[in-house]
Amino acid sequence: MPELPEVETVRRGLAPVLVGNRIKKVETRRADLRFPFPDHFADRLRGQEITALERRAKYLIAQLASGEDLVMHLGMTGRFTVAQDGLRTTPGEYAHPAGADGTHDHVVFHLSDGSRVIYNDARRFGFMVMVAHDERDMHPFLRGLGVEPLSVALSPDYLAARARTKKVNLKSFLMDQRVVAGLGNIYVAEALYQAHLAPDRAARTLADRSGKANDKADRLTVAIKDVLGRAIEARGSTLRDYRDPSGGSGGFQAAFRVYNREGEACRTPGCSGTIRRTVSGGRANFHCPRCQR
DNA sequence: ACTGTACCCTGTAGGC
DNA sequence: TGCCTACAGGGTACAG
Repeated sequence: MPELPEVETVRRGLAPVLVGNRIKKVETRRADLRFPFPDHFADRLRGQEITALERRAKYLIAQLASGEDLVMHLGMTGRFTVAQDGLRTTPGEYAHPAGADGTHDHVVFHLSDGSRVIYNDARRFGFMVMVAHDERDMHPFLRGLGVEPLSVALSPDYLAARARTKKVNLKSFLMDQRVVAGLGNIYVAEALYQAHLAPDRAARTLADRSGKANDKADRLTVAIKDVLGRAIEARGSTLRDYRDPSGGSGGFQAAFRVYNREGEACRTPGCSGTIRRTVSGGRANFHCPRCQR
């Protein structure tokens, strides 16, 4: 479910609740998510003040006063809700109804101000690990990650350099977290559309013969940053239109140009194409065969 | 070293 | 209504 814009929205929603607060108690309601919880998970969290809440790629990272970091990934269906005075709200506001009654609530963080932060994850593809802050960048889950797409590190030259020797298509290239960290199926589709590039084009065509970035790399860089920026502004995308008791949902799905629009008309001015759905690597691609080349 | 496929798990939507 | 299948925003572990 959550790609970079959704995780960033969750971070912004949770930060005011967590940062400066102290963890009074942690309940784990099963032994594992995707992986077993870290050894002595609850003990290592109990009593800790949360000093910062960061995002790296699709990971949420809570810094603790103990010097450890709690690193969390939401997988496909993970989401956090905040319970205060009996009311549950979803920071990020892209929740869907399943689990609203408490099924699949796997972790409950009890905070010293009386609020609770609840992790719910129907498919349990999410996971939580702990690592010393100083060693965070060497952790197996984090060390191989590529550049943050909204940072200056994502540039046409970077894309061309990484793509130059690759045999994969552009879609797979951009989905690879070791190249660009945080893109997923939705935003790759939207960025490729905005850059007028076909998902099945060879990734290496972002570089010219001498290996330098070309105009395609330029367009793609701009498109990625623009799509992600607008999606964060819209508080991410909600595919199942649910509103939690206190908030709205993400709004970027209204701005989709290709994702989930199979058979519909292309929205590029002057283009008479129809959005097509194809499959590669077991995942759906959406693109306009007419204006994406 | 790369690339493609199977798999992890549950809920939902659509065809019959 | 029920049953069955396909599919879903994530990533990993293999085999080739």
